[in-house]
Amino acid sequence: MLGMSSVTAAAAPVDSGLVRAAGRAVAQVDFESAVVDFFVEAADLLGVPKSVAAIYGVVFASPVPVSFADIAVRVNFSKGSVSQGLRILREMGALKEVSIEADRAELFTPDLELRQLMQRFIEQRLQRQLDSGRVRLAGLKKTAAAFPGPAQKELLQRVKKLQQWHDKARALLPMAKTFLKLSGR
Amino acid sequence: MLGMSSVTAAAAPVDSGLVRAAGRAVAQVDFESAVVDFFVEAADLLGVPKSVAAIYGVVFASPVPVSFADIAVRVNFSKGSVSQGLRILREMGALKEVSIEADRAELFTPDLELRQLMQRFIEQRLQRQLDSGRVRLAGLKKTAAAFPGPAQKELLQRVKKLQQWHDKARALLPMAKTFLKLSGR
DNA sequence: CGCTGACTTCATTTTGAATTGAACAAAGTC
DNA sequence: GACTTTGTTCAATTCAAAATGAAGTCAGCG
Repeated sequence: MLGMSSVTAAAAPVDSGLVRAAGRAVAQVDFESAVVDFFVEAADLLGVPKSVAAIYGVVFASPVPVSFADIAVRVNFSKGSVSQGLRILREMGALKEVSIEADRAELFTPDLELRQLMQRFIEQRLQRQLDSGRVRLAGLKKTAAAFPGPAQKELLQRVKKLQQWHDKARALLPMAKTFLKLSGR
Repeated sequence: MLGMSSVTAAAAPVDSGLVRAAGRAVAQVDFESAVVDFFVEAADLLGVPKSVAAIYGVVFASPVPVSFADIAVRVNFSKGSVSQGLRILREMGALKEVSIEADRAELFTPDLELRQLMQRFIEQRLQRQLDSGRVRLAGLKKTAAAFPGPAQKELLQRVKKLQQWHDKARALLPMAKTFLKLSGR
């Protein structure tokens, strides 16, 4: 329980103890661990709980579709967490469900159309934030304008600056979207 | 204590109860509240604790430099939190310290060179993340290559896709930096 | 229809990050 | 040099988000 800051220590192996081996080949477990670590590390930035990232990692790391039970065993989470995590991932469109005929259990495989995932991420997390910020900034400007005395000018100035940056960020998003679209696949 | 999700409810006033009035003009308190709310809402995305965002909000909203004590009163945090928050903000270069001669107390004012703040944000939070991810991905590829059987091909494929997106994101950062630099001020 | 297996839901618990506050500097003041 | 004022540090606490697990739902089976 060394308080390892995941940001400062660049690329130090995390091994959150998340991936349980269970009579599987070493190579497979190793690979899974590494993939899970990769996604878990990105979780915070992407705005998903680490457990969800771990589940996605397990699915992503398996060459064959995995079942609910597989996941629960491998990440060693409770059924409840797995269910919850899978719901989030389905809502994000991060998984494909593969119905194997002769079996009742649903199987999961990563949706490798990462482009959509990226797009959703941008729209949900960034666009939303910026839009809400825009409304707030408009309000801010009004409030500043109601400010008495000579300080008003300074405050309006500050708000304006904020707005300029906000606008820049907003202008950047469509560019990013376009850029990421290019040379797709 | 209505569990208001700050994400879903676009631009609903948050009023975290953070800003305490204290015989100040209504306009001033109103403005401060709005500014604090603005920064607090952005806190998560920017990767700072909300308390820190609130402190910055108070400093930003004040037309005159504010003291340590001012801040503590207005956000109603403990001295410890204010001290901690100010340290973070100083490290980020978000504040300027104004030493008023005849008084012992240090005063704070926002550093309005937001450009540097943005740049630091990009470098610290995004660049770091991406760099660490790059290292991890390289490892991943190796591990995948050690994978036995016909599944190897599929896994290498997946890792490659991941890498492509990662590279795109990395390519985007310098562009963003440049873009944000343009038409500065 | 009663059972079983495969999830889902949600009230409770856990955990880890944010926050407090009391003890500790440091820098004047008288 | 005792005292006050201003701020820092860090162990202990609080609190909200995440995780659990027991009870519930639903679909197929015999």
